[in-house]
Amino acid sequence: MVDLNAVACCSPLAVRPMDAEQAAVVAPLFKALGDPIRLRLMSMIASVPEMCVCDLTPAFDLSGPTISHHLRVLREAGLVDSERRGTWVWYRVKPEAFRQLRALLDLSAAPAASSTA
Amino acid sequence: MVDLNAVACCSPLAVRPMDAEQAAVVAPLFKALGDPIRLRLMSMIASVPEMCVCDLTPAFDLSGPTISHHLRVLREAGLVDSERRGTWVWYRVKPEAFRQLRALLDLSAAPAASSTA
DNA sequence: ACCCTGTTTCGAAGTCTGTCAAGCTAGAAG
DNA sequence: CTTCTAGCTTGACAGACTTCGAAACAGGGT
Repeated sequence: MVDLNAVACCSPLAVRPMDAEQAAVVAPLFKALGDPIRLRLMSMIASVPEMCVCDLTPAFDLSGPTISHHLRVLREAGLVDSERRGTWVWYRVKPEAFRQLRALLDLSAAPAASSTA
Repeated sequence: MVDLNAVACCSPLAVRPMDAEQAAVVAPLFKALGDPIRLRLMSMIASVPEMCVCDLTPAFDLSGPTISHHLRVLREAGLVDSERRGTWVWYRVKPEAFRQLRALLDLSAAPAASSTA
C-alpha cells in the first residue's frame, strides 16, 4: 500500500531531480497505470462517482479473476478504493494519488519547452 | 514510437471512459515512467535543458548498457529525444507527451472528489 | 441448502531488468 | 590514413516479475 504522505514530498519533475527514495514511492503509481486494461478500468471508475465490478468485468474480453487481479493492482497502488455493499463490490477513485501525479507532471516540461524548438 | 497525435485525441480520464485503442496508445507512456530508474532519469533530464548520458550514468549503480536500455525505453515512448553531438549523446525532454499525460490526469479525480468523502 | 459475486491460489506463457561481450561512431595520436 | 581510445548502443542471455485462466474459496441474499 502506497504512503501518500511520502508522495506529497515530491516536487515537479523539472524543479529538481528526484532521489531514489522518492522515485521508489512514485513509480508504482505510474506502473499501475501503465497497462491498457488498468487504464481503462481507471477511466471507467473515474467517469462516475463509483462503479460496480459487475459493470466493469463485462466491458472486457477477460475472465473475472483477471479483472480482479488488475483491480487489486490499482487498489494496492492507492489509486482506488473498494467497498463491499451486499452482493456487489463498488470501486471509487482516490483523488489524492492523482493530485500527486499531476503535481509531479505540472512543470516537468516547462524548462525544456522554453529552450528548444 | 508513439504517435502523439493519437494521444492528443484523449479526453481526461474522468470525462468519459477511454476506449481500448486510446488506452493502448497512452498506457506505454505511464509504463515507461513506471520504473524508479527511468523516473529518476526523466527527472534529471527534465531539470535542465538537456543532459549528457555521461552525466546520467554515474548517478546510478548500474552498468552503462542498462542505463542505455532505460533511455531507449523513454525514447521509444516518445518522452525524450536524443542527439549525438561529437563524442557525447544528449537527451532532452519532449514536452508534448507530458502535456498529454497532464491533460489526461487533470480532471480525473474531480467528480469522485465532489460526490464522496 | 443453494446460487451469485468477487477474490485468492496456482501454474503456464510471456515480458522486463540487468550483465557481459561485441559493435559502432567520433575525435586524437602517430 | 591507420590506429588508438572514449562514449554509447546493440545482441544474447539468465533470473525475476507479469499476465492470464481454471479451480477453489468466501461473503451475502433467497
